[in-house]
Amino acid sequence: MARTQGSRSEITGPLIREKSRKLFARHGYAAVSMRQIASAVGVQAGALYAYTADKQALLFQLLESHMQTLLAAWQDDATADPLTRLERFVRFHIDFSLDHSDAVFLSYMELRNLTPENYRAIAALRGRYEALLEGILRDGIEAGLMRIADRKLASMALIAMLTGVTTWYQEGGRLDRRRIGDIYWSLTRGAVGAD
Amino acid sequence: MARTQGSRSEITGPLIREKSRKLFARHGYAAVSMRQIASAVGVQAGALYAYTADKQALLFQLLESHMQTLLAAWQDDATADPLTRLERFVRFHIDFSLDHSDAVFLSYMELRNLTPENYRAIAALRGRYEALLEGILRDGIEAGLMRIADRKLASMALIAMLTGVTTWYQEGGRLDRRRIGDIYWSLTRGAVGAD
DNA sequence: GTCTATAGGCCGATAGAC
DNA sequence: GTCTATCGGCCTATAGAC
Repeated sequence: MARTQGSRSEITGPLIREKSRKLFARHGYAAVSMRQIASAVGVQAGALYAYTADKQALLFQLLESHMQTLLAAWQDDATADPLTRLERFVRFHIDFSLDHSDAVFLSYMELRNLTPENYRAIAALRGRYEALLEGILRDGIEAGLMRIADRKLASMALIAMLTGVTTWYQEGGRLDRRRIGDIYWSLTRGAVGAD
Repeated sequence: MARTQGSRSEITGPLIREKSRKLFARHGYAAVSMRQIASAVGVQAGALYAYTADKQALLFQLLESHMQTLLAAWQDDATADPLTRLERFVRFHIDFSLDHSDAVFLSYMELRNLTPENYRAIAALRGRYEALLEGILRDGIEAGLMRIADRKLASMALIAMLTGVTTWYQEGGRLDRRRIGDIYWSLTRGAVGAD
């Protein structure tokens, strides 16, 4: 990966994020050295510090941009039928999680390696996402379409269930994504008492 | 924690496991040094190697004994009503996960730091546990008490949902364990189509 | 923006004394 | 079983040249 000296910030910046995301997800934040990241990018370790203050800032940037991307990607239609909105959320969450499985894994697993203020920032973004699902459940209950004992707990439980798909899904496995979405939607519909 | 020289294998062994479990869960396997573990135990780093071949063996021992404890703790009654068995499983899994949250977190997060053969051993134990739930679902379906599109997927989805309780539960929080069990059982009963 | 070189420090694991 | 001391190595981050 070694290459000649030169300036290519428009390439190196995204590449640092891509390679560190993959390496952190595979081996863990603490286990990956700046030298390994630099090697994967094709620069020397010192060059990384032109893009990031330190290793911690690199991790935070990965998690923060992941959560922002997630929040931006979800487009709800609050005027639609709550069950239709919930089904869309289920399929969206599964697809997004599988499309960004490294970042999803990081966002769950490396929270403890964030400084306290960085942790609070990510937790707040996560709370916003959970609140989006909770809003759908609230509307569904009010419309008499769902029966749920505790909205907040149900939101977290459903998100944990849906995100879990990343732990076993394999491209080209027994089930394709459409079928997986069908099955999880069936489980979700039952869980919220919509049958 | 420093103490005088002496032989106390019956104390040091369990203490090493207890302290390393806690440190690994809090900071991650790779981030914790043998010196830190030794310091928490109250010995010098070299002394640890009288109990474990290396750091990897220590991690494996923690995960393996956790899975064995889990499998030994679950007592099913295959002659009972499948819905009763499922409810017992839900409450058991939540309680066990909360009682062993450090080990649960480790078992999910440090799998990638196991050598390939150690990984296979843990994955096999995990598969045995999932199969126990799958058996309950199978019996429930055959008895016409449950409606599930895919037993294997439903087992993994339910376990992910239930284990998720460890990410937000706080002792003395809004809900006590009994109430949490009620809510998750309600979600589970709906998810398996038992309403 | 990237390089080389390096500072200052911690790492896992082992040897040998007690 | 535990200690002290240490080997050889890798770590993050910075300095200064180009």
